[in-house]
Amino acid sequence: MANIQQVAKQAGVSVATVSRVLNGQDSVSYKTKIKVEEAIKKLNYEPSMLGRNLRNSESRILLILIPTISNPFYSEIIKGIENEAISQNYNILLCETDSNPEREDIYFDLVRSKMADGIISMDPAVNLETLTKLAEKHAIIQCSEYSIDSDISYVTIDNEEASYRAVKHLIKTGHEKIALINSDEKYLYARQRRIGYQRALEEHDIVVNKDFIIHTQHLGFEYGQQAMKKILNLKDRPTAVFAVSDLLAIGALKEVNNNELHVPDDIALVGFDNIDFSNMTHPTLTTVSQPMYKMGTIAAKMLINRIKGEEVESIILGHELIIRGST
Amino acid sequence: MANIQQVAKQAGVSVATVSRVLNGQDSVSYKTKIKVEEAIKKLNYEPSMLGRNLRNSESRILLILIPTISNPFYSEIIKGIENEAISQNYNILLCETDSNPEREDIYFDLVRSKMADGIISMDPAVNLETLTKLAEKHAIIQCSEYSIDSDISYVTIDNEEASYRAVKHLIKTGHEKIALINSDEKYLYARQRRIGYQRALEEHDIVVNKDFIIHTQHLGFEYGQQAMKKILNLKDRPTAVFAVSDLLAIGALKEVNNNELHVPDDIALVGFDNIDFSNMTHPTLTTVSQPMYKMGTIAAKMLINRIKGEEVESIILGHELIIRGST
DNA sequence: TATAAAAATGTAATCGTTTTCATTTCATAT
DNA sequence: ATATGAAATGAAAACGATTACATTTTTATA
Repeated sequence: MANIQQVAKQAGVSVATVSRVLNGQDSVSYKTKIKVEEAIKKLNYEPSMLGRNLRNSESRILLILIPTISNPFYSEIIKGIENEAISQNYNILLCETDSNPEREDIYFDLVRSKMADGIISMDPAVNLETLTKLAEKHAIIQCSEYSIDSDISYVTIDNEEASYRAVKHLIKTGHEKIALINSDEKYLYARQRRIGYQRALEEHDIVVNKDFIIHTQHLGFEYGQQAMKKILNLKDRPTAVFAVSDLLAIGALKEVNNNELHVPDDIALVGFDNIDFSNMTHPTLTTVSQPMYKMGTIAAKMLINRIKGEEVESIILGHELIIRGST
Repeated sequence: MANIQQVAKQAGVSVATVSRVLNGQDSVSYKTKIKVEEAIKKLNYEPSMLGRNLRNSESRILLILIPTISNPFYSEIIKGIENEAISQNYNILLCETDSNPEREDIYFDLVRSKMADGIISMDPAVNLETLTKLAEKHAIIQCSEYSIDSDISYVTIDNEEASYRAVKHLIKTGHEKIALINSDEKYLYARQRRIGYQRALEEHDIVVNKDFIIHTQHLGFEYGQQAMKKILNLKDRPTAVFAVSDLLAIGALKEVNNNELHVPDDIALVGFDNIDFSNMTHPTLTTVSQPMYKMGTIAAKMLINRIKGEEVESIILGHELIIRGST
């Protein structure tokens, strides 16, 4: 593979001039520019990113930290990130942590060792202490899940309000016994959504029944199914269920169907995220729509600005309740 | 950020020695090794991948080319790739082409410019000519979708046989009027699956009805739904449908449900891939299971061996028909 | 035509590693 | 004590680009 020296030689100019042509600098005369371009073509030259990156002390790679790629919620955000990244000449390194701290460390090393220029963290299970320390020296943005304590900028939605509205919708449609399938409350979003749930109930003088709140270890069909199993076994069976993720809701729906019960007549169901699949279930799922793609593009924009050294403000995006067949 | 020079100075040795310690070479005496390690700790030194990569002329990055991240089929393969990659100290650059040739070109440049050490291509819509030419100088593996003409190694399943078995299963359960929802036959896998479909029918002396074969532009719920709409409108309505992707099948199922028809009584349905969702529909989906995760790990292994300069053999993995509620 | 200013180009240092080859240090045998 | 070979270390040249600064060439002006 040819290098810049050989191109310079072929064109009869210095490497500096070749570099200038490569980077579109205008202090090169038209004649030499042509000469250089011909040499490039003739030698089939492609500038090495390795050399360029070392010299420029950048990798033009953004590291995306997600718990799992299996949740379509993240896929959609990633799409947004990737499109924005590409348009600004960055690429994305996909990193699934599986909520495994060891993995996390490997990935953090990538930014420490300059293999990546910055991080978009979407992992609720991220080690905040490490992340915060890392953020002192490196560009980091939190997307969707964030932490109040650390002052790392984030883009997210108002989880409490979204949850509040979802539950209020259930109340308005006549339900009083409303269960909550929540994930582990060590995650901020889970706490916020639980608070929204309680606020809606309390506002309508409905007593919050501890037994109606089920926690799952992870997000995933199986967990939703298990949670619904527990709910159906309750003595005083709820007539509606709000799940904090479409994956959980879909698993729950499956369990209802398995028991020959009917959604929404026997049990109404609301999910969260509005993943594509939530519109394919039978019945279709009422859910809270997050602007996932937009969240991705904004996170990428924020990160790239951060990399450039700018200060960036956190952003809270809007959400929308999508009412469908399950309520 | 400290560099190797400063570490050397701090430890009172040469940079060569520091490098040796860094790379675990055994020609360093215990005493100096300790000295160096202390200096590293004290200066909080982290070796720069940029310098290392330039010197070693490698990036330790694998480029993954997928049409879209939205299809869980790919997510599962990616998991396999990533785990294998990590275990061999590689990272993965995720590249969605959206079947857009312009995008593709950007990504190909990444390997030309040494930003990536090799490519795992899963995009059926990839430009084969470019890919083949690229493969002369770079490590490339095809995963799932491949081409017979080019001699780029691949890992895949026997699509024709899998399709044959799926259709045979429908025939055995009493169906004769079997429709096929296929994707664009410009893709090899689509042609192979159509051939398997035909072989099964012909083997049972069932005439292949052209009207029963519907082609979709892409894989996605909407396309499956549309296809099923067409099928339901046929004069001589089929009693069974085989869709070449679970996404299509799930969309098709939705359409059946929308028309107050019943699966499998009115229409039996078979999908392909065995994505997680396929077990969450109502009824659950009979489908062909591909060993996606394994396919990913194998593709990664093959690519890394290829990068090391070895010749690698193509591999055809097994598949399995999962019989569930929809048939 | 001489001169100053502007434009184009070149030289060489630099980014941070790894590694070859040369040199020094150390241990062992005589 | 000395010669010898092995083990440990160091000096310096890569890898392939960018860029500050110096130099040359061109253009404009009097």
